[in-house]
Amino acid sequence: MPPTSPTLTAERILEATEEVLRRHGPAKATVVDVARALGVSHGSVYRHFRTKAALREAVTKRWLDRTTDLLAEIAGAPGLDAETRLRDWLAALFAAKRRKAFDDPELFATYSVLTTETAETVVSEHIADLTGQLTAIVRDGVASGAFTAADPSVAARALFRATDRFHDPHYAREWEQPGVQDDFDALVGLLLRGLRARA
Amino acid sequence: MPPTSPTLTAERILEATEEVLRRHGPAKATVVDVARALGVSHGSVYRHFRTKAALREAVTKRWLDRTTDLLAEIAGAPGLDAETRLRDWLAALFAAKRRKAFDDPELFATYSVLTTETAETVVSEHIADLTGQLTAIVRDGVASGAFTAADPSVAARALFRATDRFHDPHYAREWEQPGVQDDFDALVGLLLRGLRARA
DNA sequence: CAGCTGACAGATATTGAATTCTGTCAGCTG
DNA sequence: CAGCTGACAGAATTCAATATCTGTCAGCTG
Repeated sequence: MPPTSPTLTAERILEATEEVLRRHGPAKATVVDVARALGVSHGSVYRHFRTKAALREAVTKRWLDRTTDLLAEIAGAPGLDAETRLRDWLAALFAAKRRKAFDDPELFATYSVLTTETAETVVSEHIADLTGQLTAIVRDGVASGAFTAADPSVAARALFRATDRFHDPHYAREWEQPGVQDDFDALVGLLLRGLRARA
Repeated sequence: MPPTSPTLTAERILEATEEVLRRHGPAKATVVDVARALGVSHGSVYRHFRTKAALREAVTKRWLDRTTDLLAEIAGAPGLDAETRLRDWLAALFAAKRRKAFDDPELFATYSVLTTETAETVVSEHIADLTGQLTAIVRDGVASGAFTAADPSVAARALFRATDRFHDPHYAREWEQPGVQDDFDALVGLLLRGLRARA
């Protein structure tokens, strides 16, 4: 049962934790389960993570960072005008969240729980990362004369807030309803109209 | 203890229910409590409301309608241009929710629970009412040449969605943080810019 | 006889005793 | 001696027995 043991590393613990969470769900996943999956005693897990909460936080961060990295590519895409990048970025964020929620509802529910329990540190950093990417796009747009915005970072926050419904897990159950894509397109259209510089 | 009994009416039951909910909270408020507060047997309550869920739904509707009525006055205010009414309306919605959340946190939490449990019927009607008011304002703006919008009702939905963060109870805990008013103003500014007709 | 009561069956919630889990640490092992 | 183990205390969770609540209805009352 216990798999081969090529030295116990934080990374291997995180992988095992993700697997245990997927199997048992957030309510029943225990540190002992994680240790068992790795073929070690649970004391060893505590050598790498001071508390169970810290372990869950690290796993959550990993998960959120995967989305951040994906979007960073779009934010920094070369040769595209700011408006296209902004549209693509917002669409990619929505698509990524929707895909996660649809493809593996159990795991998505698990991470929804994790993000509410770790709210303060990890999630707000994640949001800061994302609005940072948005700020870069808006700033480019202002520089190229495509957008008007007194303060790009303020505009970026406003964009992120305005689209909450399309990326906050709290609204996930609405993402499968018929008209969502139209609602999303209408909102993005309105926001871009507000951002565009006047002729 | 039992108060004077001037015939048992649905309205009196709703008042008593609200009081019981305020006292005991949503988890512990029972139909028997409501009956006791009215000095009747709980069987009598079931004469007016088929189930406990129906009673809670009716109380929730009452609560939501109070906000709807308040905003209807602004939506229909005579002699004000559409942009001012739209600004006022959105500000009034945010202010009303924030006031409720701040003045009586327990009751607000109670109704937050009620709205999630009765989600489908009552709440979606409430949202339909509100976006209906928004649609009327946008339509007026289009008619007067102040706004551009292919379909006012689509624009109204987008406006309502975009401002979710400032009226959905789910975000209530963020309404007391320092920068919220600025965030709100920035978002409304961006949305109005998007709505305004070009010169 | 319209409106109310209160006893009742089944569903739901509460309680506390027993189990399981978290986090520590003295000592084992390679 | 760095890294791991496993027994342990206190915290948290489960589970089953017990109590309370919901919804009904036959019959009482004004």
